[in-house]
Order: sequence, then structure tokens, then C-alpha cells
Amino acid sequence: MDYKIDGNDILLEQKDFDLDETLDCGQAFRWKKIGTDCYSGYFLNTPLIISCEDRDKNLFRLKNTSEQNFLDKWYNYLDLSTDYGELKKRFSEDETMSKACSYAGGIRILRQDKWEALSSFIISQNNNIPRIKGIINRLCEHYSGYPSAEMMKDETPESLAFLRSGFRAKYLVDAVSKINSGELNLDAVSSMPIDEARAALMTIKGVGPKVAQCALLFGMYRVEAFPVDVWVKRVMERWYPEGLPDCVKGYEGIAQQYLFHYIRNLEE
DNA sequence: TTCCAGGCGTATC
DNA sequence: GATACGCATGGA
Repeated sequence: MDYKIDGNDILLEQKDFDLDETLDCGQAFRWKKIGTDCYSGYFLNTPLIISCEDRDKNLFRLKNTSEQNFLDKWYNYLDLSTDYGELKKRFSEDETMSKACSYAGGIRILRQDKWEALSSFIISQNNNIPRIKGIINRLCEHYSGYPSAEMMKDETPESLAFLRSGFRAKYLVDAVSKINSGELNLDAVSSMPIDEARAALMTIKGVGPKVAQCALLFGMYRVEAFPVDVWVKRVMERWYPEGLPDCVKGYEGIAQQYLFHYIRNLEE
């Protein structure tokens, strides 16, 4: 990771980073493509416009970003402390993983907010990505930013009708209620042993194994969490009927992102 | 029109 | 514990 200040912007040189593969791959739902290799989005309610200036030189521009903002927020959010080149090398001992890694080599796991990831993946169930984005967009427009659970304390399934989120509204309300009552503390969950953390999240109505694993992986950077959705189920049946290879051990969640992207595009 | 989407709750066995 | 089915909504 290397960067310099350029006027009001940060110029970042970063390998193993592709904006489409990282910001528009179904792990986060608030990034919008506003140009060629250019996205606009948020971490919590801090906005960012980021573009790739030179693909050969791995050069990215974070617009209107102070050095402090970059180091305090975006360095962590974009997971710049993790060497994905090293991970891919390790994963590539396995033939299928090797193909998946070279197919979408610019994937990174975003270190998202706990509540935003949990609530986003509650909304994601039995739903498609464009509609998930639409629902989250309506939520953020209504609240002028992504609302905390505290801000949503008075919501009911009826008051959330404007989201047009269908049967998922009551699940959001249950999550809000358990967090505000203190029955569930996401900071505490994030440091629990993985099985315990998953079980705690699954006390929320509408949170099953898949949503819990996504909340752990994308909201709490628990990279050993392995969400199995319809696509990853196909991956497992096709290539790993005996289970995942040893070379991804401890980083199953990151491997999952490569595999998810790989099989989705393979079957399109 | 019917089918499906980064699943889960419930009923039934 | 396994399996079948309904679920809100909207795009294909």
C-alpha cells in the first residue's frame, strides 16, 4: 500500500483491487457506478467518490479525502492492511480456487459497519441484488443516511411499508428491538467464538445461518465465516463434495467471495 | 403468465 | 433432523 496527497484527493497505489469486483459484487449495497471505473458510496455516512485512474499502475483516486480521513476510515474499510496477493497464492494450491482467484483477482472484503451489514443481509434474503439496493436506498433517503438501530426504535412493520421490503420488515423490527433492548450487543457478538456468535445472531427472527454468516463476514470481518447461499451450494456440490480444501483454512469467507463471483459468471 | 431472487419460519413426518 | 411450502415484491 502506497499513497500520496494530491490536492484534496488521495492517490492510492494498490494491487489486487478492482472496483467492480469489490464494490459491486453483492457484499455491499450502497455503491453506485457513476462512470467508467468510478464509484460513489459510503462507509457509514462518510461519502466517497473513488475511481481507478490507471489499471496498469494500480492507481486509484479517493476524491475530497483528507489524509486523516483516509487513514482513519478508508484504509480499514478497504482492508488495505491485508495482502490479497499472498492469500491468492496460498489459495491457488487448489485447482478450482486458482481459477476463481485469477478470474476475479481484484476482490477485497470490505470491513463494513456491523449493523449496516446485518440489516442489509436481513433484507437480502430470497431477494435479488437490484431490489436489495432499492430497499436500502429508500431506507437511507428516508433517514438522510443509513439509520442506526437506535434511530429505528419506533418503527413497526407497518411504518416500514415505504421500504416495500415485503415480509422482511418484521425481521428488521425484531433486530432493532433486540439491539435496543440490549438483548443483543453486536460489539460483544463480534468477539465471540464463531459458533457462539452465529447462534447469538440467529436469535433474531429472520436471521438464519446464511444471514448470520454474512453479518459476521462482511460486518465483523470474521473471515473464517463461510456463508452458503444458492450459488455457493452449487460450488460445493460441483467441486467440493468432501468439503473445502485445507489451503483456505481460516480464510473461508474470503475464499467464498472468489468462488461466489466465479460460479455466478460461469453460469451466466 | 410464470418463474426466480446472496433464506427463513412453520408445519409435518 | 429432514423435507415441503409459503412468503412480499418486482424484474425477466
